[in-house]
Amino acid sequence: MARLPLYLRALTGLAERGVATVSSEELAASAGVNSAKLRKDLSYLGSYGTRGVGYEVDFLRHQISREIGLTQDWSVVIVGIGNLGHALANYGGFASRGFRIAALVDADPKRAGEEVAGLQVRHADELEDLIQQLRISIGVVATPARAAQTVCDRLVAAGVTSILNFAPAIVQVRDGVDLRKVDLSTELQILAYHEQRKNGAALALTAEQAAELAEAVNG
Amino acid sequence: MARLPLYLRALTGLAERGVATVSSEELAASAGVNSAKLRKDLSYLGSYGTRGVGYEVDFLRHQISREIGLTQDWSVVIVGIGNLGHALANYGGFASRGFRIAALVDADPKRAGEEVAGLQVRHADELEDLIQQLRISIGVVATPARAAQTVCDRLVAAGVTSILNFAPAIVQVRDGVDLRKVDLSTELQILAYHEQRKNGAALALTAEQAAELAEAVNG
DNA sequence: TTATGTGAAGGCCTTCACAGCG
DNA sequence: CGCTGTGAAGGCCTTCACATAA
Repeated sequence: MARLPLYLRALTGLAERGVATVSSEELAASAGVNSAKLRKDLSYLGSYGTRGVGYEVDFLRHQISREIGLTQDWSVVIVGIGNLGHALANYGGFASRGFRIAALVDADPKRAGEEVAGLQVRHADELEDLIQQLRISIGVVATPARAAQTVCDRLVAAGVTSILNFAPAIVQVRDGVDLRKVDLSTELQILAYHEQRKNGAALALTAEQAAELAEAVNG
Repeated sequence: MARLPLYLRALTGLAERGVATVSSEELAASAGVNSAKLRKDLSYLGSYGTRGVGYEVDFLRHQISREIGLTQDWSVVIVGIGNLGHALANYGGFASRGFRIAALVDADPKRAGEEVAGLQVRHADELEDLIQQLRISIGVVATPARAAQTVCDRLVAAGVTSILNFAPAIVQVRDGVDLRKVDLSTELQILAYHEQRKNGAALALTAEQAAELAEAVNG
């Protein structure tokens, strides 16, 4: 269930503020969802609430963590150590949530040996060995679009069954492999679509106008 | 419609390979969706196909671009020039798709003046001025979680009505403002959830095991 | 009395299957 | 004859509303 991480984060926030008990109404509000939906979601995990009272924050947190599988560590390899790969490697939110960035890999031999986020960047040739030795189960693809399919194929062949793809490419994997996609320009395009319908494109610019404004402001 | 960018990308790929005409079946395959779904989606834009033949690639590409609003440029501000902000600023996929990164803003005075991706980083105090002067309509938030709500409030107050939030925080905005969220650790958690169910956690590690392996391989 | 857990209703999106057009 | 465009069926997810338990 894709909303569990959301609830978990809301619960963590409550726990940090010392809240011990929370109602479905309150928790739903801080997660930004409907309270009935939240109750139905939680009911699939079991009856962890108390009628007339609510949910115990710490207990529920633990149950959700266990359900998601965060009571174990997962080893992750990041493939492609460009700007985005750097950002991902340095992103603090992973380690604190049960994900261990175990290896960084790049196809550029000049990058191999470079240290990023306390790890040595390895050359792409070593990908299969690293996956096996470090028992990596999750691959993060931050390569250019043209390399994405090949990288995914190699990850799958080496035994990885979960991939998070940041490359702006449509990648096919065999059944049984989970592939999630994060596409930055798609997200912006969806925003632009709504934006256009909102204000009648009042804020849309021609390329020339935009360049002029940039010149004027940025010098 | 959230799938239009996907179709657009598939069509661009076909155009680059010199394909002039494509059937719903083929296009759906390269976009990774059902062909009936694709035809229904496209039918909302108008009757742009030819029965018995298919769709003209270039023509359809233009229609979708227009529908999304990519025939105009949109000015974007990135708030928070840490690792992720850097990566976003340098990401080539934006400019080529109608998005112009017009300003970079950071709360750290030491960062102000620094040049990133050919733009000077401005101090957060200037946010409102920049939005007005550059006619910015889209804000990208790449700040730490604790700053996200304040930044979004300021963006909205200054007239921004579309926000893409990368901060791992639940942010509330008033009606009429579009807020999309990209949450890296949520994505990994969803993968972990499926991973756990797939192989009976065979690849899950305790923190100790993971550390041992890392030691052995990375030295 | 209060707030959970859950049938039932409703709405949205996907998929089927084929009429109809080129 | 082939493939689009689309009514209709089906399934999934959300929301309502209340019986039920503390």
